[in-house]
Parts: sequence; C-alpha cells; structure tokens
Amino acid sequence: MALTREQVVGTAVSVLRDFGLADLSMRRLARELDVQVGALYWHVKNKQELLVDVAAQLLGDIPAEESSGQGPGAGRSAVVQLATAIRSALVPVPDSAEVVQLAQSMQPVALAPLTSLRDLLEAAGVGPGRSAWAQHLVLNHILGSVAAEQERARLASVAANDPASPGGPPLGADAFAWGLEVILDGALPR
Amino acid sequence: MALTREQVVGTAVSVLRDFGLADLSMRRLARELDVQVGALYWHVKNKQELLVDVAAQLLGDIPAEESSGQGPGAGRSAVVQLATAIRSALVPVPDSAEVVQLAQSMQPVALAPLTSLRDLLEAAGVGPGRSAWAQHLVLNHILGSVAAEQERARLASVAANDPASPGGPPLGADAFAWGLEVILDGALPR
DNA sequence: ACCTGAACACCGTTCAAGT
DNA sequence: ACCTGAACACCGTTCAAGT
Repeated sequence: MALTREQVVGTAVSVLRDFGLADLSMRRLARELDVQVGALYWHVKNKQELLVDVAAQLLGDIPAEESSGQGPGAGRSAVVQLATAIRSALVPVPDSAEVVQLAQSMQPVALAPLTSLRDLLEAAGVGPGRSAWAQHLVLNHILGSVAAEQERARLASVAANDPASPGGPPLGADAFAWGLEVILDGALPR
Repeated sequence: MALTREQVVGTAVSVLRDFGLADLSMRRLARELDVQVGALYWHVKNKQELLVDVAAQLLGDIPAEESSGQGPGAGRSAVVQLATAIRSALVPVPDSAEVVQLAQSMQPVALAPLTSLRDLLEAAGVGPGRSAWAQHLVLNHILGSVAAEQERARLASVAANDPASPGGPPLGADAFAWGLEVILDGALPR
C-alpha cells in the first residue's frame, strides 16, 4: 500500500514525542517508515513544511472556542482556559515549543488555536489595535514556559544523581499560571 | 601567532551578525580563521559552549546596574531601561534570541544582564518568591519579540517585491514597550 | 502516481600524528 | 602547547530511472 502524507506526519509526531527534535531527521523518518529518503519528498515539500504539519497536529486536539457563559470575567477565564490547554498539549512533547514557534512564524494563520486565542483576548476587552500584540505576549509566555520546563526536565534526566542541583528554582504549572494572571491583569480592563 | 579563544568567539559573533545561525558552522568558522576544523576544538569544548560565549558577548556591552535615583517608580523605570537595552542589543543580530535562550538554559547564571534583571525586578517590588518567575516572564517577552521581529525582517527580505504582504500587522519597538508595561502593571504593586 | 538508488554538498566531533 | 589530516557517522535535498 502507498505511503500517505498523514503517515509521514504521524510518524514524525511520534518520533518527536519519543526522542525529540534532534532525532527527527528525514533519514530517521524514512527508516521508521521502511522507505528511502527520497520517497518522503513526494509527500512533503521539505522538512519545514513537515514541521508545520507536526505543529498543527500537536495543537489539533484542543477545543476550538469554548463559549464560557456571560458575566464579568467570563472572557478572561476563556483565555485562561485556552492558554492552559495549549500549554498542557505541548508540555509532554519534547521541543514542541520550538516546533510551534517555527510553524507560527512560517504560517501565521495555519494554527487555529492560536488565532482563536487572539479572538478570545479581543472579546475579553483588550483594545482592538492591541489584540495581535496581546496574542504574541501570551503565546511567548506559553512557549517560553514550556521550553524552560522541558529544558529543566532534560537537565534533570541527564544529571540524574548529580548532587549539585542546577541552580534555578523549579518553574512549572504554578509559574505559568502566575505569569498568565500578571499578563491579563495588565492587559484587560480591571 | 597562535589562535586564541577570543578570536574564535569574536569571529563566531561576526559570522552570526553577518550571515545568521544557519551559516555559523564549525567548518565555516575554521575557514574564516584559516585553520583546520580540529583546531577549534583545542580552544572550545564544543559548539554549544561556543554559543554560550557568543551570547555573553552579545550582552556584554550592556551597563550592569544603572542606579536610577529614588522615588516612586524608580525601580520600575530601571527595569524598563535594562529590558529595552537588552532588546536593542539583540535586535540587530540575526537569531540572537535563539542563541541567548540556549545559553540561558545551559548556564543560568552566565549572563550577567539577565540576573541583574531579576535583581531589579525584586527591588521594584515584585514578591521575593516571584522574582525568578518575573525574570522569566520579562525575558520570554524580550526574546519572543526579538525573534518575531527578526523573522518578519527575514520574510520581508525574501519576499522583496511580492505584492501579497504576509498577513500579520507590524510588531516592533512599540509592541515591545506595550507588552513590557502590561507585564509590569500586572507584576508590580500599583 | 509513487518510489528507489545514488549522488551532491554539507554537518559536529574525535584523534593519531606532527611541530 | 597547538595544529593538521583524515576519518566516522551523520545531515537535507535533488533527480534520473524504474514500476
């Protein structure tokens, strides 16, 4: 049976999930699919385009809008919910922040949850001229937090039984939540 | 005359500045220095360690502390000043955000201006338990803004005379300043 | 339409051997 | 102490040729 683009993307996602971006090479992918490298280039233009699809799949399971009722603070809590969902989807996948950042810069509208984030921010009361800025502010916080947490995990697994702990205090879900509140406190009408 | 580590780092910085991270290979560096690749490894443990030094040099010219008087808002404006200085140092150097992020994750205390940023935030009134979180929040904003702006510049220079402008509204110094104010509004006592 | 085989032009890192 | 020469084990991408 013929190879499909979905198989290529799916295998790329699972290599990323299990081994990280450093191991996600076109040649490794071809080996995993029992195929020659050149075959991949019939289904995919190049590695960058493949990574855009990988990012889309990582964010694909996130509910699109989530209308969260009315009343004061409803818009704000919808933003918190979506941002937290994005973070949760990325945290378990190594180097996912890097992949999403690359995809976002190459195809600014290809990732639905990220444009949905901008809409929710606008609905929550950030000025219309500021919604793209606010979107980037929140997104940089998400991706930065995820990258930092994964880096910490990577160092911990390398250090293992190293008695000298690597300096920094633990960042995590609580640091992320705090930063998100700070941003929304400053960006939304109080 | 013998090659020095300073020469290696300095040449790496100038290749980064002129051609970007994709062109900053150990082999390219060796060619630029009229030397065999292996020679570099006598002066530098590996490429990652070299990039940490590159990041340090990029941030090296930034004034360390800048005591900005007393009175209300003095601490806050010192934070704004330092964050803006860091942004200004990185914006003209392609891929500098990536390099600094890598260096920061490998050697959390090696980059003086970044720890100085944390101290200023603490002095400006962010809770002592929150200063590391606030440092990361501001740093993610700086690096994310710089990366976005450089990516925009890269696309613009590739597109050149492409009539279809690439979607996103312009981000820049004003978007950065807005985001910084938002963060400080939320993080500092009002 | 879909894939193989093979090439092109690269990488980072190591290390015996030279001076 | 400092560097060369050469190798090892990789990369992404292209493309004639096969089926």
